[in-house]
Amino acid sequence: MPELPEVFTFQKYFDDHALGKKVKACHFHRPKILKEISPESFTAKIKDLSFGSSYRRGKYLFPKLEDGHHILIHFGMTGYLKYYSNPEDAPKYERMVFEFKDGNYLGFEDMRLFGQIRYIPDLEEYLSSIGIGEDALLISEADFAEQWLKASGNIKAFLMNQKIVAGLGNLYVDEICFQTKIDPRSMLKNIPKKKIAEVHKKMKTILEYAVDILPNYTDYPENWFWEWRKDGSLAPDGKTTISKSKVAGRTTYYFEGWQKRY
DNA sequence: TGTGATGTTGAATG
DNA sequence: GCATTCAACATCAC
Repeated sequence: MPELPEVFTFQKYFDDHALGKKVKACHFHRPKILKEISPESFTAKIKDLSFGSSYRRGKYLFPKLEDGHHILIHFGMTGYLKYYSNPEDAPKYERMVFEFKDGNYLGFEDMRLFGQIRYIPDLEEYLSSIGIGEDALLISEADFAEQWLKASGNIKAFLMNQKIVAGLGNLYVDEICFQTKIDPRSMLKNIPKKKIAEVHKKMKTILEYAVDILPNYTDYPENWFWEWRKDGSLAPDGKTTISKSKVAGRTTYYFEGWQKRY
């Protein structure tokens, strides 16, 4: 689930429920999701501190502690946050939980355990160590074009690469290719330069729209990927049947022919 | 019951 | 050296 719009929503949820609250304890039901530090050390570092703000880059969420250090919450494939007051309301696949001084809890649920939590002493250093690119919602057209012109390979791999643009995942990349009518297998070097601005614009439009309406799943527009991205569906021309194959290592849906292959 | 899944990393392959 | 593919991670839904 978590691509940029979902993590954007998690950030709002985190801010609404956790900012200003003092941490009483952290409980790790599955310590595996905590990287490079023991649960005891992690807890000792943030105990009695409160969260002052949070920062998001792509799919990475960095709550900031009042002492200036950060933690990282990455949601993997199935990560989710849940705030509750009664321990009985803990989600089924909760892997760790912040217990606040005021008696409330913020649980991190992650069925498949691909998510991760880290202690980040220096945010800038961490960001550069993983080489993460600019946020997909914020990147300028000029910067996007610069990345495009120095990259190689196909457009799907390009848009999926978090070091180039941070935040897009498999579904949103398919949606961008669909809306720009570009076959995801198209090699960047063959796509006309004038398409760069269009891809950048569509990327932003799609993400901004998703961010706006995500809390209301029922409001999703009909033509979005959850409508067309499935076996047997037809392109807007009513004739082209959907194709499914692996592109850049991920299951990819596209309308061969209707989406132009450069 | 076998298959595949919205992510990331690193190794293997070409 | 580069791009691409694959396996691994752990679990569950279909």
